[in-house]
Amino acid sequence: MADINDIMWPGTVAKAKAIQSKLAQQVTISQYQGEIRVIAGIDVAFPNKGKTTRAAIVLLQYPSLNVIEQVAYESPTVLPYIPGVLSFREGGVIIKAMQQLQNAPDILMFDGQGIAHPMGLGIASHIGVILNIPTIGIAKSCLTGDYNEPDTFKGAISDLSVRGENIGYVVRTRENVKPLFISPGHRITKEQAVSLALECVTKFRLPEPTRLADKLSKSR
DNA sequence: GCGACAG
DNA sequence: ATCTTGTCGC
Repeated sequence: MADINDIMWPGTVAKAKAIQSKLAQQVTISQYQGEIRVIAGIDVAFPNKGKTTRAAIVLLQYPSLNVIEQVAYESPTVLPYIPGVLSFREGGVIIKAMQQLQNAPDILMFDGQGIAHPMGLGIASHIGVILNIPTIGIAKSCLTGDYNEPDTFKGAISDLSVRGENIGYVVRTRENVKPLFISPGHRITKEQAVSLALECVTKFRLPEPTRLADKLSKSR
């Protein structure tokens, strides 16, 4: 079983990858069951020249998208950005922020990858397995995988594949803006991940949960 | 060896 | 991602 310790930096990239491969086996990609009442948007900022790590979580009612709660938690930065092991840099504060919530979200939406990751464990999957909660990865750029640029109209979509297997989608959420790379994190399908993300898009490129969390993480 | 590389 | 002010455009 995964536990909180699996988000702590083990010291080396090699050890981090060992933890990722272990947790990746616990990732479940299946149909999400039941109603969705509350969605959480999560993002992390690094103010004070990167010396501080601040996680922000915004809870929105679904499908109204009304904000019902917001929390921010910060502590000293523990690790620099290293492609592939991002979750060890941001995961700790995210877990702490999650513990501050008064309401329990049904699904978590992350600013980063789900299973569209070299080890199959982007930050959305990593946190999803540790907390055993459904998660979706919504990245602003590609980390790994092959795809064709989707058409320029809003709603245009194309497959994101790894070694020939479709593991997520490249989605245009607004006309003529860079597409988003959406993949399931845990306990949800890639189709549901995209549908839910699109249903949370209003007039901006990012879905409301992630957009508001990004804004909160950078606010002062 | 070379290029790519979430935030 | 962060450091930064005003500014062009829908």
